[in-house]
Amino acid sequence: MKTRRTRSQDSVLEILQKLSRAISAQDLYAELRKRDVRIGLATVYRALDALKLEGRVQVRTLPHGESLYSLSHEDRHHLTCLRCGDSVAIDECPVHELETHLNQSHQFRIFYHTLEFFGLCEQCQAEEVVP
Amino acid sequence: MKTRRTRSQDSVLEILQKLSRAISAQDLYAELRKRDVRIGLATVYRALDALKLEGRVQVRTLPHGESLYSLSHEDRHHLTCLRCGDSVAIDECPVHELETHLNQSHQFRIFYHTLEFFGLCEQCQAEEVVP
DNA sequence: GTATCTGCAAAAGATTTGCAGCAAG
DNA sequence: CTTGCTGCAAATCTTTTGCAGATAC
Repeated sequence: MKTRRTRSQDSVLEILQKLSRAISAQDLYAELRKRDVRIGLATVYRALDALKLEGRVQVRTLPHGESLYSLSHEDRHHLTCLRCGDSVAIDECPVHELETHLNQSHQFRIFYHTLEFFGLCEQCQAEEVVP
Repeated sequence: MKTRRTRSQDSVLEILQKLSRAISAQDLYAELRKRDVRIGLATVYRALDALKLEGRVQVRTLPHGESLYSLSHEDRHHLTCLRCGDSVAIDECPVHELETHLNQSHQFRIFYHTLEFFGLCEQCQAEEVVP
């Protein structure tokens, strides 16, 4: 099964470029419909899968089971509170050197990585003591 | 709502300690039933949630939507192929220093982090050229 | 023409929730 | 007692699949 460049993939890419942030498949679907693109939800998933395999789109799956899609290297890393779910983006990333190393030592072609921190935010730490 | 130390949490912890690897909630449930522990799947999820909030258990969610649970700091990082799903564990981790730094700069109490790499394994790179 | 893509509806799977009964403090 | 835990079944939500028709090459 060869994979074709399709109109739906282009639509999906266009939205991701315009938004320039991570978004769920469902929201992406809503966004497309809002702009009068006639497309099915299943097709959004299929387009995202294809783009993922090409390394053009990256995915981060939340503990809740929902996945967020974004252009490769456009998503940031996060610090997420396990209690309230609040999430803060992080700028630092000490991983690139390791990524290069792994590319060679494992014969893998790495497209991207995810790095997420989990714990309790300041407020939830306080609530834990006096519930 | 105060949280109580429960028998089900103990059962869950015991299995995690015995197995000493990441496991899904469903498999954990099966494992418990196999050992004649009378417990419901929902209770397994509730126990895991509670332990997660205490920082004793960590979670890594797969792209597929399933979550794997393990004792904190017992899970490793991985290199996962986007095509075939094969996964290789990684030993290196350049993140601890950053974690300490974030603990201070963000007033977060960090329990653990996840770091996952995605791309194509050697075999799938080959198949991509000659499908 | 033939292989691939699409939309829709149905199916699958993981996790969560409602609720009545049980158990701990 | 009163509050929190448990099991079961039902509900929820995201993602996947089946299929007939449309489309690209």
